[in-house]
Amino acid sequence: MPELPEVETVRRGLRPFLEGRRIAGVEVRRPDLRIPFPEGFAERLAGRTVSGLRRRAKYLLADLDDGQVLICHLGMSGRMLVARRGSNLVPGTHDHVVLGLDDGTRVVFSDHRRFGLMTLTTAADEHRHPLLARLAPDPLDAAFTPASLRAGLAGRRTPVKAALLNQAIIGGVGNIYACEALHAAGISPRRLAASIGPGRSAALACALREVLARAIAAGGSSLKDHRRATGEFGTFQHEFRVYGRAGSPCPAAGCGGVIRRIVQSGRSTFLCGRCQR
DNA sequence: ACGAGAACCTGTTTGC
DNA sequence: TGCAAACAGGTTCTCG
Repeated sequence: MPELPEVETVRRGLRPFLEGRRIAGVEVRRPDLRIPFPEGFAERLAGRTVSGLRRRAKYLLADLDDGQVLICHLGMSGRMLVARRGSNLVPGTHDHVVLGLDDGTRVVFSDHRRFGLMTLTTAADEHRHPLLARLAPDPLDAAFTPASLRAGLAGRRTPVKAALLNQAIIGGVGNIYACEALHAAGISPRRLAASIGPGRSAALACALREVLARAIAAGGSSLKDHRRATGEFGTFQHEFRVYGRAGSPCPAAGCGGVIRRIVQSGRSTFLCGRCQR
């Protein structure tokens, strides 16, 4: 499901329910997701208080009062749902982890494709954890600049679209927002990353920040699975200019081109061959 | 070392 | 209508 805006929407929705709450009980309903749950996972969470909920790229990180950090990734289809005290929750086949909080609220991690994960690290080890160590700053991070973007793309003999999906170059960008940002910046997704000069890099950095910020403001995009923690849908899918719009006229002012779908590294790319160079 | 493609898993949509 | 293939928001492993 989720790219940066959807994960940020989940974080904002979950934060009021989780922060300051003690985890009273943990139900883990299968041995693994994308990776196995760590040894003693439920026991290590039980009794801990959540002191904060952060996001790094597409990862949700819950800081616990004993210095542990709960790492969550939603994969393609992961969701976090909140069941208020007293609600009649019967976990379904795809509800893998249920966190019972001290006020009776339950937070359910549900993921039918199981590309998501939950694991634990500590605040001291977070920067060298294998899942997090090589994550680049995301476009909303102060460390992300046109120069840092250009440095990340420099020397890469791969299409810029593929480079944007590489989390070691830029954090948080996925297939939808890569397509949307490249269109907004007027850059062909097929252009080699190494050929992005200072001008295009500045336009692309700006487009990435802008499209992600607007998507967050809209509560993310709801295609199939994504919902806010409290159940509402995000609305940014109505603002896509190229994603999923093959055959439609290019929405760029005065362009007159038609949106096409191509496949790059096995994934759909949507572009206008006329205004994206 | 880097990049393309396959693999992971389930559900839904598309096409014959 | 029915079945099979294609496709889906991500990441990681293998192979060339």
